Amino acid sequence: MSERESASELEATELAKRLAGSGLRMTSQREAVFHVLRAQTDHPTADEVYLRSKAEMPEISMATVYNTLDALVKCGLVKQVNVDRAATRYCCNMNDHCHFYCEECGGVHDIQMSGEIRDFPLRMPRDLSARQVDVSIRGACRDPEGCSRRQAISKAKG
Amino acid sequence: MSERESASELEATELAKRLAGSGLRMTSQREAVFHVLRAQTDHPTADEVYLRSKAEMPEISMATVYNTLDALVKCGLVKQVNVDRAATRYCCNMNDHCHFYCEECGGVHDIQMSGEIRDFPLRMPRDLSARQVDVSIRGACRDPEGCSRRQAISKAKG
DNA sequence: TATTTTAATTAGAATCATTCTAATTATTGA
DNA sequence: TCAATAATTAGAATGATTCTAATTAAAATA
Repeated sequence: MSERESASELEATELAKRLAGSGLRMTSQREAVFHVLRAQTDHPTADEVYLRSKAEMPEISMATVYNTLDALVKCGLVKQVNVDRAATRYCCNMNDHCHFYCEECGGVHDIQMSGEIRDFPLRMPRDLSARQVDVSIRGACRDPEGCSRRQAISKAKG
Repeated sequence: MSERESASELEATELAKRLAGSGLRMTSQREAVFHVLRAQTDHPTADEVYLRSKAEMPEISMATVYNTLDALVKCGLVKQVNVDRAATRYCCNMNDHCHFYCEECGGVHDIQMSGEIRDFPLRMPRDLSARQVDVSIRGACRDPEGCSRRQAISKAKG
């Protein structure tokens, strides 16, 4: 083994540390799910995460995917992205950013903010205290037909 | 009948106009649902709207409540508010505002903005065009126990 | 190391919000 | 009034998520 850790070793070490910080254990299932989320930044649904994780680990169950996603959210490695009435999506970009939902192609994309969301002038009543502010944008690609971001809407289940 | 219309007559007239504008008909069910939404600004779920509408109109069905809520959204009289994984909530305050979700009491409250949301500095890619920007805030009441905004979480179905 | 405790995983059932379906009723327009 | 269209209804179907009970794995302790 070389002196330097590989990217996935770093990833696993970081994951184990974060899980421990929330009193949670490191497991191979959690590593697989986290790896799936890091591999593609397309904000997959729980079901998509399940299908992709099965490729790495065929015995993994849907219940474990949900448990793991909750665990990752709990220890601050993943954010939930809620779009309308559709299935919750998951994002592992923890930088300050917001989400764009394309009503034509169904994709969810990260949008950078050039200011701090905290600076937006809100009239907060004194008896409420904010923990988190989310900005979500809905719209469309300029060329929905030829959209490179288009999501495969229907996927065969395995 | 007096020369001036009552508040509910105005409401019904306005509703009929808006529905017509989207090619939809005015019906007594739609009036009842709209009235329910106007009566309390607590962002009820579809199920809560159903229960309250039944008080005015016992034969109304859940399917009609959903259809009507969709119709009201379509003609711009009502907004959907999505909070986490929970049931969609409905809001008939169409002024520019955002939503505060209290993680302790479960309530959703309107927050005024003192600036235009459009002015928030976002780095929008050229191939995406925004139709709507939503800001949602999560947090807690300063006094969750004695919170006057607390939602009745569990309600008996009738 | 063996034992005990605790946490995580699993398959599948259950739940809940929402949508769909097919039959019926109401409304509009000719 | 009649035909065409839209809305309503009850209930079934769907889809995402959560729960349950049994099993397995990991950590803590003896």
